[in-house]
Amino acid sequence: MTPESFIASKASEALKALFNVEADASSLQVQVTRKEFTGDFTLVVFPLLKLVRRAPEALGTAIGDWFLENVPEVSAYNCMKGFLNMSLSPLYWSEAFLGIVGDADFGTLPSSGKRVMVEFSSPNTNKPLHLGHIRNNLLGDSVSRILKANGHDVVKVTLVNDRGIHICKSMLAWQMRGNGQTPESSGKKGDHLVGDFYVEFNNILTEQVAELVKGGMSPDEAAKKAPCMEQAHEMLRKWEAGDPAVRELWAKMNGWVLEGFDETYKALGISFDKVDYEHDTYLLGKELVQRGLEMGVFEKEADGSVWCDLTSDGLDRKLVLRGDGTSVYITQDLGTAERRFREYRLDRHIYVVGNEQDYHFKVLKLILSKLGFQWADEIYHLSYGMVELPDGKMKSREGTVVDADDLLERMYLEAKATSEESGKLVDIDEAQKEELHRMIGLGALKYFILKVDPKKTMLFNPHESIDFNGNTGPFIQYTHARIRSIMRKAAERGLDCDPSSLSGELPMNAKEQRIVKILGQYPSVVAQAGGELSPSLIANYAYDLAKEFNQYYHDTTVLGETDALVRKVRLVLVDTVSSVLEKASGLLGIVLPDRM
RNA sequence: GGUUCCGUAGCUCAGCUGGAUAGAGCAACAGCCUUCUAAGCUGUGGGUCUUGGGUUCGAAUCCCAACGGAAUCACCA
Repeated sequence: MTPESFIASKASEALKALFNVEADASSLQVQVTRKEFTGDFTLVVFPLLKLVRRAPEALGTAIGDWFLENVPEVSAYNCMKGFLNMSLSPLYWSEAFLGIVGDADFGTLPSSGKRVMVEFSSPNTNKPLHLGHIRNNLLGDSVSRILKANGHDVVKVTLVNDRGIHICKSMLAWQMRGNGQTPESSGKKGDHLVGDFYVEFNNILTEQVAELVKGGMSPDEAAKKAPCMEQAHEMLRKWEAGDPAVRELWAKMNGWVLEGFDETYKALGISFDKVDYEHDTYLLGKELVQRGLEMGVFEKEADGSVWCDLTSDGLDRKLVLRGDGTSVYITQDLGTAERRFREYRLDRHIYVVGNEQDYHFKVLKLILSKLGFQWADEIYHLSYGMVELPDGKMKSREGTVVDADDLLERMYLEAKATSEESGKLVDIDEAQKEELHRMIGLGALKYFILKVDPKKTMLFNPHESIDFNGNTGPFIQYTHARIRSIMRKAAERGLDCDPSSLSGELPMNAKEQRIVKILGQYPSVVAQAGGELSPSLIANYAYDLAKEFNQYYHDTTVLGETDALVRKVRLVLVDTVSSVLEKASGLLGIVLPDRM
């Protein structure tokens, strides 16, 4: 039970005893007392004035007196205006602290028995990953970790978009101008090599269009009639027909890209439990279209195309099958969702996809529920905002993208420079240093992305965003490294920091109680983050805790403290802070080094 | 035009189901390393929470409208 709900339930008892008024504990407002007032938790008495006709101050005082008499955990109170600030006793904080220390699973909920699938990343195999994908990957990964901490059985899945006209474009350009280049021969990472030919295709297209326009054709028509466009469509038809030569080229180039992606995923510290490929799933959903027609949910036009009329729900008419019988994007999404819910017996399915697809997912859910699937309501689109650059949106065709691999490398180099400047870490070898610098660079990037509310558009300034001071991942990593350093020294000196012998009221000052209070909030932060699917709550919590610790650390002696019990309590507290920092950072996928 | 989302310090962002004098970081300025890591700590300056109404004891938060920005409304994925 949180202290807030404890006080609320006691306050409910107080109202009953004092005024014979029934007030449900959950309806009472208890909050953490603001820093500038004395007290730990505050009962807001304004809402009670309707139930008990008294002046706010008088009512607060009456309740406060009742607490002093009947609730031993409350040691003092003061009432300002309509705010009843209560201080909890040292014994209460001691017990709360030992409860946290003794709980190895602190902040992890027991199994819910629910299975949740999280789909994220879902890249196209025609170009390398960029900053937008990074936000997607980090969100999906972190949300999966948070759901796991909330006791759910989580299945991380990605759907690789490995077929379609965009894939054919890079294949065609490679055939035309590739001269047989491979990742090995060119020294390029596979995804970058293929991405270069995707860009090259657009160059070819631009040239051919210019040629046609010169010949008197309108630009719009030229864009459609350009030979390379027709060749690309021809290639797609051959692919669908299973043409061996096209399939072979496709398999080869996709292999290059996927190898490149694996490297990037590894560098990001991200993995999947299951990988779906679009070439396996793109035909799914056609049976559902048939079923929908029989149910009268869909209607067939004269040309054979099939539509779902959503106008009565305030949306448009939506195509679900083309006139030639081939499927569109939503067709396979319908089929994939149906298959996943059936095969995995999912309780919930979360799609981490950018907000440009809000409409698509609204339609998807609506059609599924029209098809009679109960679970349609359990589909949740975790919609996140775009990442913008100072000069506007990222556009892959114009080359104004922040490449994921480049960015990771820059973060690493920056961390290395900062680290070397600080002049610490002279005693460890180069390989360990490199690992550490990657850890810090990655921590900075992950924190920077995840601290922002997912639904908001965020701005990334390549020159200013790489920061290791202040509200950043490295600040949290640094705080942890400091604590590990203290604990190492304590061990060297043979100081006692075994919590198991502690009990009863411990010597803790106000700042230490404050830290315990913050530690105690961790489980509810995890629960809330799980409910809202928002890693930013965790990130900001971890920062607050680290900040609080640094302030405490600044004017407190731990190792040099002469009173053995006080020193031991401090050591245990400090150690506990680092373990909660580790848990919280773990939910963000941020690794905390022992030294830096 | 319809729908959805966003608008908080010069900049990047917090601000939980309405609560006390709206918070951090960056940037600027002034201090603090012989003692457990200065990637830190302390202090100063910086705000009509886009605007206007409404709801009530009380609004950055909820409702309506306006303005500004973004996304989307494809036989693309």
